[in-house]
Amino acid sequence: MREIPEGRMVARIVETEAYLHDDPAAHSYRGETPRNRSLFLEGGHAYVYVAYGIHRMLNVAAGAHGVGTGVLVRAAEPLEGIELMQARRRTTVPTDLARGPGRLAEAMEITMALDAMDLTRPGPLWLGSIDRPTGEIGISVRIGITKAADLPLRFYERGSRFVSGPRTLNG
DNA sequence: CGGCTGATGATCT
DNA sequence: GATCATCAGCCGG
Repeated sequence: MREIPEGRMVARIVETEAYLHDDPAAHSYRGETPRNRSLFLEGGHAYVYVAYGIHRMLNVAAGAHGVGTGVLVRAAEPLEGIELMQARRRTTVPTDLARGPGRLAEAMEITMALDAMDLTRPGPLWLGSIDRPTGEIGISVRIGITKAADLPLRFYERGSRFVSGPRTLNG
């Protein structure tokens, strides 16, 4: 759920990746720094960072305070406030709105101001639940990394057209 | 659909 | 100076 002055956006998460505390691919692997600080917060807090100088990535810290582990939110199915997402993404193609972490962040206006925010309570950005059945969950290796690239830590809803990645990974 | 490449900036070496 | 949890645009099949 995302609240901005212009209105409310709701999207259903359909793809995530886990980054573990002892995971060479995780930003927390070499210890806490100013950038990855919020990844070490209590589970449920946001970790937002800039990738490739352009895209913001939304993560949710997932461990106890002091443990650097979290979940990257990679894709979501737009449900409400779709016209707000279309305006931010400058396209009306449904699968181009939040399919991929950079697109998702742009569509829902995820800014660095949201870093370290508690997502378990209603606010500008938070995690709610939706009265809708969850599909079958597929598992694959993570996308776009070179370290620990063989671990099965990506999770997605099978059959959803809002999931990113090559089709061969989404069977 | 798959493959390639430039953009662009924070972070680390 | 290199790396990088990405994407848009362009090309060929």
